[in-house]
Amino acid sequence: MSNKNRQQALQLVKQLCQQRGLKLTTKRSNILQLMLTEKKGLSTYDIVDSYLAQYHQKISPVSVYRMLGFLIVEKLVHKISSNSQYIVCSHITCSHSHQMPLFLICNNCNQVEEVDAANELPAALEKNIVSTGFQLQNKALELHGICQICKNI
Amino acid sequence: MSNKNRQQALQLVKQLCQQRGLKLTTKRSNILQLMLTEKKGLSTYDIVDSYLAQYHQKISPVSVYRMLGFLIVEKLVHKISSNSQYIVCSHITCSHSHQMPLFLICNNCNQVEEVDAANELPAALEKNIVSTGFQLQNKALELHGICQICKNI
DNA sequence: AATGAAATGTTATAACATTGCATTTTATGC
DNA sequence: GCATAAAATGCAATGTTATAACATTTCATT
Repeated sequence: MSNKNRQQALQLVKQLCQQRGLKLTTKRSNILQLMLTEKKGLSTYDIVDSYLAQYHQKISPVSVYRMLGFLIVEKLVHKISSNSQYIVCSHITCSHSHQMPLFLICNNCNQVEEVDAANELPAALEKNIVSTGFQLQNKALELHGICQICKNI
Repeated sequence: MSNKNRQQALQLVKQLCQQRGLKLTTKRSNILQLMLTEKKGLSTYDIVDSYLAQYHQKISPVSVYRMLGFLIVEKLVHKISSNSQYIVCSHITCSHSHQMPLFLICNNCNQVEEVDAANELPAALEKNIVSTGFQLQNKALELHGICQICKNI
Protein backbone atom coordinates (compact mmCIF):
# COMPACT_ATOMS: atom_id res chain seq x y z
CA MET A 1 0.00 0.00 0.00
CA SER A 2 1.34 3.45 -0.90
CA ASN A 3 2.40 5.83 1.80
CA LYS A 4 -0.50 8.12 1.00
CA ASN A 5 -3.00 5.28 1.24
CA ARG A 6 -1.47 4.15 4.50
CA GLN A 7 -1.94 7.58 5.99
CA GLN A 8 -5.49 7.62 4.77
CA ALA A 9 -6.16 4.18 6.20
CA LEU A 10 -4.72 5.22 9.52
CA GLN A 11 -6.94 8.30 9.61
CA LEU A 12 -10.00 6.20 8.93
CA VAL A 13 -9.04 3.72 11.63
CA LYS A 14 -8.56 6.57 14.09
CA GLN A 15 -12.03 7.85 13.34
CA LEU A 16 -13.48 4.40 13.60
CA CYS A 17 -11.88 3.81 16.99
CA GLN A 18 -13.17 7.14 18.23
CA GLN A 19 -16.66 6.19 17.10
CA ARG A 20 -16.44 2.87 18.88
CA GLY A 21 -14.88 4.31 22.01
CA LEU A 22 -11.63 2.42 21.48
CA LYS A 23 -8.08 3.50 22.03
CA LEU A 24 -5.74 3.30 19.09
CA THR A 25 -2.62 3.56 21.20
CA THR A 26 0.77 4.39 19.75
CA LYS A 27 1.87 0.79 19.70
CA ARG A 28 -1.33 -0.50 18.20
CA SER A 29 -1.03 2.16 15.58
CA ASN A 30 2.62 1.31 14.94
CA ILE A 31 1.79 -2.33 14.45
CA LEU A 32 -1.02 -1.51 12.11
CA GLN A 33 1.29 0.76 10.11
CA LEU A 34 3.90 -1.97 9.94
CA MET A 35 1.34 -4.35 8.60
CA LEU A 36 0.03 -1.84 6.11
CA THR A 37 3.45 -1.69 4.47
CA GLU A 38 3.38 -5.42 3.79
CA LYS A 39 1.31 -7.42 1.42
CA LYS A 40 2.78 -10.59 2.84
CA GLY A 41 1.40 -12.35 5.84
CA LEU A 42 3.47 -11.73 8.95
CA SER A 43 3.91 -14.00 11.91
CA THR A 44 3.82 -12.59 15.40
CA TYR A 45 7.57 -12.91 15.60
CA ASP A 46 8.04 -11.26 12.21
CA ILE A 47 6.19 -8.32 13.66
CA VAL A 48 8.40 -8.29 16.74
CA ASP A 49 11.48 -8.10 14.51
CA SER A 50 9.98 -5.59 12.18
CA TYR A 51 8.91 -3.40 15.08
CA LEU A 52 12.44 -3.28 16.40
CA ALA A 53 13.83 -2.48 12.96
CA GLN A 54 11.32 0.27 12.23
CA TYR A 55 10.85 1.89 15.61
CA HIS A 56 14.11 0.98 17.36
CA GLN A 57 12.13 -0.26 20.28
CA LYS A 58 11.69 -3.73 21.64
CA ILE A 59 8.23 -5.16 21.93
CA SER A 60 7.47 -8.54 23.40
CA PRO A 61 5.66 -11.26 21.49
CA VAL A 62 3.02 -11.28 24.20
CA SER A 63 2.24 -7.64 23.56
CA VAL A 64 2.06 -8.25 19.85
CA TYR A 65 -0.38 -11.10 20.42
CA ARG A 66 -2.57 -8.83 22.49
CA MET A 67 -2.47 -6.03 19.98
CA LEU A 68 -3.21 -8.41 17.15
CA GLY A 69 -6.10 -9.67 19.25
CA PHE A 70 -7.42 -6.16 19.54
CA LEU A 71 -7.08 -5.51 15.82
CA ILE A 72 -8.71 -8.82 14.96
CA VAL A 73 -11.70 -8.21 17.20
CA GLU A 74 -12.17 -4.88 15.51
CA LYS A 75 -11.95 -6.59 12.11
CA LEU A 76 -8.95 -4.57 11.04
CA VAL A 77 -6.71 -7.61 10.79
CA HIS A 78 -7.25 -11.23 9.75
CA LYS A 79 -5.50 -14.30 11.01
CA ILE A 80 -4.48 -16.84 8.39
CA SER A 81 -4.66 -19.97 10.44
CA SER A 82 -3.14 -22.35 7.95
CA ASN A 83 0.23 -20.71 8.35
CA SER A 84 -0.16 -18.73 11.57
CA GLN A 85 0.18 -15.38 9.95
CA TYR A 86 -1.64 -12.10 10.08
CA ILE A 87 -2.62 -9.56 7.44
CA VAL A 88 -4.46 -6.26 7.37
CA CYS A 89 -8.04 -6.56 6.23
CA SER A 90 -8.29 -5.36 2.67
CA HIS A 91 -11.49 -3.49 3.55
CA ILE A 92 -9.75 -1.30 6.05
CA THR A 93 -10.09 1.73 3.82
CA CYS A 94 -13.72 1.21 2.98
CA SER A 95 -16.87 0.32 4.79
CA HIS A 96 -17.61 -2.96 3.05
CA SER A 97 -19.09 -5.62 5.20
CA HIS A 98 -17.48 -8.99 4.91
CA GLN A 99 -19.37 -11.67 3.18
CA MET A 100 -16.89 -14.45 2.81
CA PRO A 101 -13.37 -13.35 2.10
CA LEU A 102 -11.13 -15.66 0.13
CA PHE A 103 -7.48 -15.47 1.05
CA LEU A 104 -5.28 -16.34 -1.88
CA ILE A 105 -2.01 -17.28 -0.26
CA CYS A 106 1.02 -17.69 -2.48
CA ASN A 107 3.03 -20.71 -1.43
CA ASN A 108 6.05 -19.21 -3.11
CA CYS A 109 6.28 -15.56 -2.08
CA ASN A 110 3.79 -15.63 0.76
CA GLN A 111 1.78 -12.71 -0.54
CA VAL A 112 -1.85 -12.75 0.44
CA GLU A 113 -4.59 -11.36 -1.73
CA GLU A 114 -8.03 -10.98 -0.24
CA VAL A 115 -10.99 -11.19 -2.57
CA ASP A 116 -14.69 -11.35 -1.81
CA ALA A 117 -16.55 -14.48 -2.69
CA ALA A 118 -19.37 -14.00 -5.13
CA ASN A 119 -22.72 -15.03 -3.74
CA GLU A 120 -22.81 -18.29 -5.61
CA LEU A 121 -19.80 -19.59 -3.74
CA PRO A 122 -21.36 -19.66 -0.26
CA ALA A 123 -24.43 -21.13 -1.93
CA ALA A 124 -22.41 -23.86 -3.61
CA LEU A 125 -20.70 -24.65 -0.32
CA GLU A 126 -24.00 -24.80 1.48
CA LYS A 127 -25.38 -27.11 -1.16
CA ASN A 128 -22.46 -29.46 -0.63
CA ILE A 129 -22.94 -29.77 3.07
CA VAL A 130 -26.66 -29.37 3.65
CA SER A 131 -27.23 -33.12 3.76
CA THR A 132 -24.81 -33.50 6.65
CA GLY A 133 -26.68 -31.17 8.98
CA PHE A 134 -23.47 -29.28 9.50
CA GLN A 135 -23.92 -25.62 10.30
CA LEU A 136 -21.20 -23.61 8.66
CA GLN A 137 -19.56 -20.84 10.62
CA ASN A 138 -16.60 -20.08 8.39
CA LYS A 139 -16.04 -16.48 7.82
CA ALA A 140 -13.27 -17.08 5.33
CA LEU A 141 -11.62 -19.58 3.06
CA GLU A 142 -7.88 -19.97 2.91
CA LEU A 143 -6.71 -20.94 -0.53
CA HIS A 144 -3.15 -21.86 -1.28
CA GLY A 145 -1.45 -21.74 -4.63
CA ILE A 146 0.83 -19.65 -6.78
CA CYS A 147 0.20 -15.97 -7.38
CA GLN A 148 0.27 -14.42 -10.81
CA ILE A 149 3.67 -12.84 -10.29
CA CYS A 150 5.39 -16.02 -9.15
CA LYS A 151 3.66 -18.04 -11.83
CA ASN A 152 5.29 -15.92 -14.51
CA ILE A 153 8.81 -16.03 -13.13
CA MET B 1 -15.45 -46.80 12.86
CA SER B 2 -16.59 -50.23 14.04
CA ASN B 3 -14.06 -52.81 15.06
CA LYS B 4 -14.90 -54.92 12.06
CA ASN B 5 -14.45 -52.01 9.68
CA ARG B 6 -11.17 -51.13 11.31
CA GLN B 7 -9.85 -54.64 10.73
CA GLN B 8 -11.01 -54.44 7.17
CA ALA B 9 -9.39 -51.06 6.67
CA LEU B 10 -6.15 -52.34 8.10
CA GLN B 11 -6.18 -55.33 5.79
CA LEU B 12 -6.69 -53.09 2.79
CA VAL B 13 -3.88 -50.81 3.87
CA LYS B 14 -1.58 -53.78 4.28
CA GLN B 15 -2.34 -54.89 0.75
CA LEU B 16 -1.86 -51.42 -0.55
CA CYS B 17 1.51 -51.08 1.14
CA GLN B 18 2.60 -54.39 -0.28
CA GLN B 19 1.59 -53.27 -3.75
CA ARG B 20 3.53 -50.07 -3.35
CA GLY B 21 6.53 -51.74 -1.80
CA LEU B 22 6.07 -49.94 1.51
CA LYS B 23 6.50 -51.21 4.99
CA LEU B 24 3.54 -50.90 7.30
CA THR B 25 5.58 -51.37 10.45
CA THR B 26 4.04 -52.23 13.80
CA LYS B 27 4.16 -48.67 15.00
CA ARG B 28 2.79 -47.21 11.83
CA SER B 29 0.03 -49.74 12.00
CA ASN B 30 -0.61 -48.97 15.66
CA ILE B 31 -0.90 -45.29 14.98
CA LEU B 32 -3.25 -45.89 12.10
CA GLN B 33 -5.38 -48.15 14.29
CA LEU B 34 -5.47 -45.50 17.00
CA MET B 35 -6.64 -42.96 14.52
CA LEU B 36 -9.23 -45.30 13.06
CA THR B 37 -10.93 -45.50 16.45
CA GLU B 38 -11.41 -41.74 16.51
CA LYS B 39 -13.65 -39.56 14.46
CA LYS B 40 -12.08 -36.54 16.10
CA GLY B 41 -8.98 -34.87 14.84
CA LEU B 42 -5.94 -35.71 16.94
CA SER B 43 -2.88 -33.61 17.52
CA THR B 44 0.55 -35.19 17.42
CA TYR B 45 0.69 -35.06 21.18
CA ASP B 46 -2.79 -36.55 21.52
CA ILE B 47 -1.42 -39.48 19.58
CA VAL B 48 1.61 -39.73 21.82
CA ASP B 49 -0.67 -39.92 24.88
CA SER B 50 -3.10 -42.25 23.25
CA TYR B 51 -0.32 -44.53 22.13
CA LEU B 52 0.94 -44.87 25.68
CA ALA B 53 -2.54 -45.54 27.00
CA GLN B 54 -3.37 -48.17 24.40
CA TYR B 55 -0.08 -49.94 23.90
CA HIS B 56 1.67 -49.22 27.22
CA GLN B 57 4.67 -48.05 25.32
CA LYS B 58 6.23 -44.63 25.01
CA ILE B 59 6.65 -43.09 21.62
CA SER B 60 8.31 -39.76 20.99
CA PRO B 61 6.55 -36.87 19.26
CA VAL B 62 9.29 -36.89 16.66
CA SER B 63 8.48 -40.46 15.74
CA VAL B 64 4.81 -39.65 15.54
CA TYR B 65 5.56 -36.76 13.21
CA ARG B 66 7.52 -39.06 10.97
CA MET B 67 4.89 -41.73 10.93
CA LEU B 68 2.19 -39.19 10.24
CA GLY B 69 4.37 -37.93 7.44
CA PHE B 70 4.52 -41.40 5.97
CA LEU B 71 0.77 -41.86 6.25
CA ILE B 72 0.10 -38.45 4.73
CA VAL B 73 2.36 -39.07 1.76
CA GLU B 74 0.51 -42.31 1.14
CA LYS B 75 -2.80 -40.42 1.35
CA LEU B 76 -4.02 -42.48 4.27
CA VAL B 77 -4.16 -39.52 6.62
CA HIS B 78 -5.01 -35.85 6.22
CA LYS B 79 -3.63 -32.92 8.11
CA ILE B 80 -6.13 -30.30 9.19
CA SER B 81 -3.90 -27.28 9.18
CA SER B 82 -6.31 -24.83 10.75
CA ASN B 83 -6.06 -26.63 14.06
CA SER B 84 -2.92 -28.72 13.63
CA GLN B 85 -4.72 -32.02 13.82
CA TYR B 86 -4.69 -35.22 11.86
CA ILE B 87 -7.44 -37.57 10.72
CA VAL B 88 -7.66 -40.78 8.75
CA CYS B 89 -8.74 -40.28 5.18
CA SER B 90 -12.36 -41.27 4.81
CA HIS B 91 -11.51 -43.05 1.57
CA ILE B 92 -9.18 -45.44 3.25
CA THR B 93 -11.55 -48.35 2.74
CA CYS B 94 -12.32 -47.61 -0.88
CA SER B 95 -10.37 -46.67 -3.94
CA HIS B 96 -11.94 -43.29 -4.58
CA SER B 97 -9.63 -40.71 -5.90
CA HIS B 98 -9.78 -37.38 -4.16
CA GLN B 99 -11.35 -34.53 -5.98
CA MET B 100 -11.56 -31.83 -3.38
CA PRO B 101 -12.37 -33.05 0.08
CA LEU B 102 -14.27 -30.74 2.39
CA PHE B 103 -13.42 -31.14 6.03
CA LEU B 104 -16.35 -30.24 8.22
CA ILE B 105 -14.75 -29.51 11.55
CA CYS B 106 -17.00 -29.14 14.57
CA ASN B 107 -15.83 -26.27 16.73
CA ASN B 108 -17.63 -27.82 19.66
CA CYS B 109 -16.77 -31.52 19.73
CA ASN B 110 -13.90 -31.47 17.29
CA GLN B 111 -15.30 -34.23 15.12
CA VAL B 112 -14.27 -34.07 11.51
CA GLU B 113 -16.46 -35.22 8.67
CA GLU B 114 -14.93 -35.53 5.25
CA VAL B 115 -17.18 -35.04 2.27
CA ASP B 116 -16.35 -34.73 -1.40
CA ALA B 117 -17.02 -31.48 -3.11
CA ALA B 118 -19.43 -31.68 -6.01
CA ASN B 119 -17.92 -30.57 -9.27
CA GLU B 120 -19.60 -27.21 -9.24
CA LEU B 121 -17.73 -26.17 -6.13
CA PRO B 122 -14.23 -26.21 -7.60
CA ALA B 123 -15.74 -24.49 -10.62
CA ALA B 124 -17.31 -21.79 -8.46
CA LEU B 125 -14.03 -21.27 -6.66
CA GLU B 126 -12.15 -21.02 -9.90
CA LYS B 127 -14.63 -18.50 -11.21
CA ASN B 128 -14.05 -16.36 -8.15
CA ILE B 129 -10.31 -16.21 -8.55
CA VAL B 130 -9.71 -16.44 -12.27
CA SER B 131 -9.42 -12.67 -12.65
CA THR B 132 -6.54 -12.57 -10.18
CA GLY B 133 -4.32 -14.92 -12.15
CA PHE B 134 -3.93 -17.00 -9.02
CA GLN B 135 -3.29 -20.67 -9.65
CA LEU B 136 -5.09 -22.71 -7.06
CA GLN B 137 -3.28 -25.68 -5.53
CA ASN B 138 -5.66 -26.46 -2.68
CA LYS B 139 -6.45 -30.05 -2.35
CA ALA B 140 -8.98 -29.48 0.41
CA LEU B 141 -11.15 -26.93 2.12
CA GLU B 142 -11.35 -26.73 5.88
CA LEU B 143 -14.76 -25.64 7.02
CA HIS B 144 -15.52 -24.85 10.62
CA GLY B 145 -18.90 -24.88 12.26
CA ILE B 146 -21.19 -26.95 14.43
CA CYS B 147 -21.96 -30.56 13.62
CA GLN B 148 -25.46 -31.94 13.56
CA ILE B 149 -25.10 -33.68 16.90
CA CYS B 150 -23.81 -30.65 18.76
CA LYS B 151 -26.36 -28.43 17.09
CA ASN B 152 -29.19 -30.48 18.56
CA ILE B 153 -27.87 -30.62 22.10
C1' DA C 1 27.79 -63.30 9.33
C1' DA C 2 28.54 -58.64 6.55
C1' DT C 3 26.40 -54.88 4.34
C1' DG C 4 23.40 -51.13 3.31
C1' DA C 5 19.01 -48.95 3.46
C1' DA C 6 15.10 -47.73 6.00
C1' DA C 7 13.05 -46.98 10.36
C1' DT C 8 13.27 -45.40 14.84
C1' DG C 9 15.43 -43.21 18.99
C1' DT C 10 17.43 -39.18 21.25
C1' DT C 11 18.53 -34.54 22.08
C1' DA C 12 18.17 -30.02 21.12
C1' DT C 13 16.00 -26.18 19.36
C1' DA C 14 12.83 -23.35 16.54
C1' DA C 15 8.36 -21.42 15.99
C1' DC C 16 3.87 -20.28 17.67
C1' DA C 17 0.83 -19.14 21.67
C1' DT C 18 -1.19 -18.46 26.41
C1' DT C 19 -1.40 -17.55 31.48
C1' DG C 20 -0.74 -14.95 35.57
C1' DC C 21 0.75 -11.27 37.87
C1' DA C 22 3.21 -6.62 38.22
C1' DT C 23 3.52 -2.00 36.60
C1' DT C 24 2.27 1.96 33.89
C1' DT C 25 -0.94 4.82 31.54
C1' DT C 26 -5.32 6.93 30.92
C1' DA C 27 -10.01 8.38 31.73
C1' DT C 28 -13.07 10.00 35.09
C1' DG C 29 -15.31 11.56 39.34
C1' DC C 30 -14.40 14.10 43.43
C1' DG D 1 -5.40 19.14 41.02
C1' DC D 2 -5.85 14.52 42.91
C1' DA D 3 -7.58 9.93 43.97
C1' DT D 4 -8.95 6.02 41.93
C1' DA D 5 -10.50 2.50 38.89
C1' DA D 6 -10.00 0.53 34.49
C1' DA D 7 -7.36 -0.37 30.51
C1' DA D 8 -3.02 -1.18 28.46
C1' DT D 9 1.44 -2.88 28.64
C1' DG D 10 5.56 -5.27 30.65
C1' DC D 11 7.56 -9.39 32.17
C1' DA D 12 8.47 -14.23 33.40
C1' DA D 13 7.15 -18.62 32.95
C1' DT D 14 5.18 -22.18 30.55
C1' DG D 15 2.58 -24.72 27.04
C1' DT D 16 2.04 -26.38 22.29
C1' DT D 17 3.42 -27.56 17.65
C1' DA D 18 7.22 -28.76 14.57
C1' DT D 19 11.84 -29.70 12.70
C1' DA D 20 16.94 -30.51 12.58
C1' DA D 21 20.88 -33.22 13.45
C1' DC D 22 22.91 -37.20 14.61
C1' DA D 23 22.94 -42.04 16.78
C1' DT D 24 21.15 -46.60 16.90
C1' DT D 25 18.33 -50.47 15.63
C1' DT D 26 15.99 -53.43 12.40
C1' DC D 27 15.79 -56.16 8.55
C1' DA D 28 16.21 -57.83 3.82
C1' DT D 29 19.82 -59.31 0.79
C1' DT D 30 24.06 -61.00 -0.21
